[in-house]
Amino acid sequence: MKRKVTLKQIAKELDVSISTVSKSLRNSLEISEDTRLKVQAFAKLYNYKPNNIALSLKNKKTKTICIIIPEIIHHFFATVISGVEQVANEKGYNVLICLSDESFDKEVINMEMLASGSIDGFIISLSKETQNRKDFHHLEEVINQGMPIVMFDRIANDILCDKVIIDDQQAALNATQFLIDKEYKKIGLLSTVDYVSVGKLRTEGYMKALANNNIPFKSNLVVKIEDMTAIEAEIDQFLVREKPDALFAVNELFAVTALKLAQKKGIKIPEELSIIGFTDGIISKFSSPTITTVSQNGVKMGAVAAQMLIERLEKEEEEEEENETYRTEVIETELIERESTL
Amino acid sequence: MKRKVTLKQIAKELDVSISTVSKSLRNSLEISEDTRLKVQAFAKLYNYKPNNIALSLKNKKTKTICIIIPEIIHHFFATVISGVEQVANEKGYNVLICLSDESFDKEVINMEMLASGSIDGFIISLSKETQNRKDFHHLEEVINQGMPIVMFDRIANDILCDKVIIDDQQAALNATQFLIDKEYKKIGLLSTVDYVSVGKLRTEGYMKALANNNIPFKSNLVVKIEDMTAIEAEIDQFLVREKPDALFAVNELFAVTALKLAQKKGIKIPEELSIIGFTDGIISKFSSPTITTVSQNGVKMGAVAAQMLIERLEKEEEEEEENETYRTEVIETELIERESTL
DNA sequence: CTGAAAGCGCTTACAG
DNA sequence: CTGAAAGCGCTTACAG
Repeated sequence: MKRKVTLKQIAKELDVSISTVSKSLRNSLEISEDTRLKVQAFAKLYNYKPNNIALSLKNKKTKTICIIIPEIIHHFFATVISGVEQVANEKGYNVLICLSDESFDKEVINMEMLASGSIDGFIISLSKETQNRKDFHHLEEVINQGMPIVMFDRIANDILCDKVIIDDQQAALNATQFLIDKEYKKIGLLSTVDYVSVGKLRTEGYMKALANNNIPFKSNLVVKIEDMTAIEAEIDQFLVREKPDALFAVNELFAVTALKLAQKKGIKIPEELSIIGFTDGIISKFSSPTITTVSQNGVKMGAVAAQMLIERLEKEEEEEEENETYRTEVIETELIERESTL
Repeated sequence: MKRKVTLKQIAKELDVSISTVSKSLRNSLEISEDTRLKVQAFAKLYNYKPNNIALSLKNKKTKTICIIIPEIIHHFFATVISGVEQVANEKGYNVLICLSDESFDKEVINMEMLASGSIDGFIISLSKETQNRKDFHHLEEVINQGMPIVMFDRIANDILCDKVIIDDQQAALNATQFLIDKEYKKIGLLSTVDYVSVGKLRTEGYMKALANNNIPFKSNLVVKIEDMTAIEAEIDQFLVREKPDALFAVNELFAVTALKLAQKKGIKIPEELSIIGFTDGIISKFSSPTITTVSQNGVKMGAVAAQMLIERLEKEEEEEEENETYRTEVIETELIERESTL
């Protein structure tokens, strides 16, 4: 079992100094062509690859970025990762993916662990628990330490850093307006509890759309689901109690759950109940009927986030400027009409 | 903007040597309690965290493992990642996730990049292209270099390393037998091209089930789909041409596609056509009707793979034994009955 | 043209 | 009890 070969070994074999080997391999003109070629041939033969860890220590950068997401099961986050990967790989960066599992503690542990030299910067979407506690000290620490962060989707407004979001409120407003235009009278909202930033914004969009059309807001038409295990029960009761003729759900899981429960009751979709979801995921595409949805364009979000992070990373090198200005990019959304609406 | 504090800085501030600081922080008994506490207090104040990169260089290990998957959109791979994450985090390892995008080149580049010191070991499921070319030199190189690899799901038999698989053939046999027991006469198979190892094995299981029951195998009842963009067209033609009364699909995408195309033609499911898929993903759970499927237990596969890798990593330290023996773990599957079969 | 030395941040065997 | 030195694998300014 041959171990990894190092500069030192090559130097010894060839009876030259480590410096000479290093320079030869980097094609330095300082070294005579003769030695250079000899070293290069030898290195190739032994399949020499510089040790990344040593390089990182030397250069003070790792060419690795980390994306922290709440969970991987949501198709949306998978698409964001794709976007990040594409851009990062193109620019020669590795991508480390961490799951916070919606847990504040796991988020903190992961960040602290990696902030200690392993990576150059973070892309993160906050866990529910973090949004609930509003405790962002781990983010602040990392930023103070000089490591850039880009937040996406589930962000914290108060933290100064680059951000990539969609206009959640506007998107929800548009979806709701779409239903209003179809003259539905009882438009229900399936949302999350308010501490999830995007849930809150989407709820606001829904309310704004109603207000714009002088439709009185009725709180009994809104379900705020906290406990994921109780989704079915809550939505089921809601359907029975309110008999809505249209529904706007803030994610695709809620949308499809409502769809299936309604079908079970013999409610025809979209004839008797129209449904719009959020997130253009695999569920919306493959349910029967397919679900009309607000597309979040996760790939683009990821790509833009990676772009912003890497730009900042590479800029830092040149000018260590103190007047940091942060940008917030808003990615456009679109309503994809499918079979669950008329 | 305070930069990361190092041992050197602490040593200077406190006017002691770097060694003393290092030992104090590691609670060495060599150091007087007095100095120890002083150093520790100071380190805490300045929020000192040892630099992981330096530690890695010193220790020759990174406490990071990498999982390479063909793509992240398939729910199955997402579940495997969850399993890996859980076990790895528990044991103090970071997980790096790389996407090969089903491309041989990306797989090679990713591996070479990371094999150079960034990580301690790999968990990998091969890209289609790699399986097609049967070129595994990158895997062999990494293994020769002394870095352990665990392969899962899409494996290469000839490569000597630990493996985690399901019994694809048996699982397919069971699923087919299930349909035979229901006395279906024209059981179709939706499979991939043969170079995808799991596709081939599942096809063999299907054939074996037929043989076991003395049912003649008819090649026109089998569709081998290569081009993902032509899925719909191929399945559509097949349904029209063969009018099967039952279908076994080797993944959930094929299953749901068949289901939707059949519905469009007014074929009732499961009354006129029963469908069984493979992979207990989100699609099978949320389609209407929900799809009966072979569950692959991705979380377990990931957990076992991580377990095997870390075990080997930690064993290596103790005994540098040469008589390597590799294990292949077979994870059990089960048939989850849902609405798409009677 | 070549090489010795310093340095990235850490640990640890060894001397005192 | 404390610290100087060597070393992990590399790069590069500097001497020769």
